[in-house]
Amino acid sequence: MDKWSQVTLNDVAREAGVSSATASRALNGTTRVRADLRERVLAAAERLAYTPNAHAQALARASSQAVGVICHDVSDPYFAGISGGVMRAAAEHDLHVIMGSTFRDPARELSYVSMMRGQRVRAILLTGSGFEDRAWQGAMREELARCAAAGTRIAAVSRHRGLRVDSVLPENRAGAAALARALLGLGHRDFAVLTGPPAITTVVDRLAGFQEALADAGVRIAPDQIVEGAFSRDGGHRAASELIARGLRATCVFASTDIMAVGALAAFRGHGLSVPGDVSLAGFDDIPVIGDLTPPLTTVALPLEEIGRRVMALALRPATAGRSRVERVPGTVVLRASTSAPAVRPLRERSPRPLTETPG
Amino acid sequence: MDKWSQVTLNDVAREAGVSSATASRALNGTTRVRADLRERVLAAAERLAYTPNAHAQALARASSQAVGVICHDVSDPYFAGISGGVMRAAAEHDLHVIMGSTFRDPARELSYVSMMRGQRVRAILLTGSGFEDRAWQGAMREELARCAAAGTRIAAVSRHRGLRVDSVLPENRAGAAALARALLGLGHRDFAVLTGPPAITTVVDRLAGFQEALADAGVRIAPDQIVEGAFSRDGGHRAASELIARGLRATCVFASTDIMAVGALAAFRGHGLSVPGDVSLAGFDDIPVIGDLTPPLTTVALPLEEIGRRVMALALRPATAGRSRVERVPGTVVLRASTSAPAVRPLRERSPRPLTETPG
DNA sequence: TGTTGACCGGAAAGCGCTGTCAGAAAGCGC
DNA sequence: GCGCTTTCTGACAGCGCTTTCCGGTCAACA
Repeated sequence: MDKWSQVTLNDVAREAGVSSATASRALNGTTRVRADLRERVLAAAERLAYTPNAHAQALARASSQAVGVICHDVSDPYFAGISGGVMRAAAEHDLHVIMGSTFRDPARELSYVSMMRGQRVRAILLTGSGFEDRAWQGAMREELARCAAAGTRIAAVSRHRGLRVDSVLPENRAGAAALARALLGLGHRDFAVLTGPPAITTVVDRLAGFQEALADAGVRIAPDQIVEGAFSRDGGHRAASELIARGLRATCVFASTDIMAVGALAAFRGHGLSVPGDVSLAGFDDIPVIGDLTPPLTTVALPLEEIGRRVMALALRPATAGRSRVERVPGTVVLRASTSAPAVRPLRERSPRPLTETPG
Repeated sequence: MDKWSQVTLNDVAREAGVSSATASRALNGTTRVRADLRERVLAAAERLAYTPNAHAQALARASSQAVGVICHDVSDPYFAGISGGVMRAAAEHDLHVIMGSTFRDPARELSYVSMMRGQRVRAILLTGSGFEDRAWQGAMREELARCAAAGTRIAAVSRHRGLRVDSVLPENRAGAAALARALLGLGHRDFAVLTGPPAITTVVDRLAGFQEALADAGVRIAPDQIVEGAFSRDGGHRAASELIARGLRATCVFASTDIMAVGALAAFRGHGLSVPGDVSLAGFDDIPVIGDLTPPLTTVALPLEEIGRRVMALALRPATAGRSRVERVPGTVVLRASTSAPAVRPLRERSPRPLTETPG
């Protein structure tokens, strides 16, 4: 009974007294069908509440109406923002999306791609960052080559080293650099960074951009002031606590992600440090709520929904031979109250080395 | 070239020197296959990077490995939380999910269901609230009946009036009531509520529960102190501003959603009102970050990820004849610093009617 | 050695749809 | 009314896979 209870095109055709071919044509409008027959078919379909079997259609047409979207974590606000754009774009193009959440497991990302290839999706959107892992990149490259051979488009958000895919590239490096310059401009010379998992390209880029801009100003971050943590509120909390445990000597802390910054803010508070009084704090992404914290967080704003929309647009554009297309999306430094000129009085925890700037 | 470049089961069979039937059996392990043949098939599949065409499989098996998930807004933290649980559960069961975001358009919800029926998904998860609209409910009921006839399971989060679906039911009413009692306990007698769109069952339930508990204590909310707004940060901001414009006479404001509460907090601040000094503020859901605001928001905590996991479990359990299954998920009142005893001095904006409680 | 049964592999029939192809019907000019 | 073109329609062959069904092999047993 399971398989027989579905209304098929044949049922509609019989009900309308035409062949299934005609019914198909009437429903899809691929060829002209005599008006009265079309009416009969449409009426029959309506009466029987016919819904075409998408699998049969996909099989016969050798293509589907689906796109695959792979992200690192659906419940992360960063992806939630991107997904919003992706879903809106999908709806506009009458596509349905198959969603995969890898929870930052590269192996799972790979298996999702192959699963989606099995689904013969029109396109696969890689909305997570790439992974800095040679072996993985190799495997992924093979997998994507198979997709390309099958005509499945690939588009990505973020840098995917060695993958040569069309992508929407948030300017993580430049954004972090701009942020660094803004913070230097506030008078800071002693920085700490809370980074994410080092295998993720976005993390690498943000850290690199930040350090480069500092280096240009002759400022270096002490290795022990760079702490690694998970991309989560609690990851940020732990990283900040670790930083404090190591001895916070910075006047300004950059968390590579807003969510981490939220955790860091809580940790600083918990340790009796005021932000920005004792230490300035900045994040990256400009996820919602971040501007409603006290103090509102300085960050680098990324137009998440637009990124989602654009990566979909990229995926829908036909493949070009040769070079892959790259659309850069700049980040905007948003200075809010969580950053200010460095405190005059050195922190207890900060080692008493001379401040080089004139205090604010 | 588009359609020919995919490796098919036949290719694998030929490569392995067996029939496609044997190849299928070897790959799926449905029947015993001589060990050496199975090896050859597996090796061939590996060599050719064979991925079965999911559409052909679904067609032949008359069932797919997909479940459909329909939510109101993917980028809303509430759904992001639920989706997290859903995606994890899906991964555990080797299912892939087709995601639909209705952006709170009932018509779109309907069309997603029918689309997913076309996809012959195993189950459809309705993770958004129901709509209080007779016509819509009728249409939805028909649609769901068709799903049931086709063996597609349906499971929902929240109340869906007149739909009789298995569901995970956050106790919105009881939770809001418990919150109300807690606030009464703090000494409040004058309340205001920022509600969401009145067509949404969750909104109705939260408001009803809140009002009931107040009524039990002989407290009534003045009609002009109930303001409707969109389910978003800005919706909350606007609603709170409107409330202030009308003349805020309450000592305590309940926003039916945490995100709205965030906006409300900002609005109060913007108007020079301190929370909880001038007015206490509470939300509902306990979305992330909410506890990291200043002050941390009082709310009713819902185990979002668990809700997601459970609705999936419900969807995977075979249908029972007769009554629909309902799993209630209690909300936990989390009192944080955004609520306190009412201020002694009456607000400028508050009309000077006598406070009935002893302050403090 | 003949017979029975267990076990396995291959041929083939679909699953529900689309698209080709050939033929029927209809329209047209003469 | 005839032959021609132009539309339309139905039969049918797949799409790639699963799953019966059937026949062949081989071990076991009489």
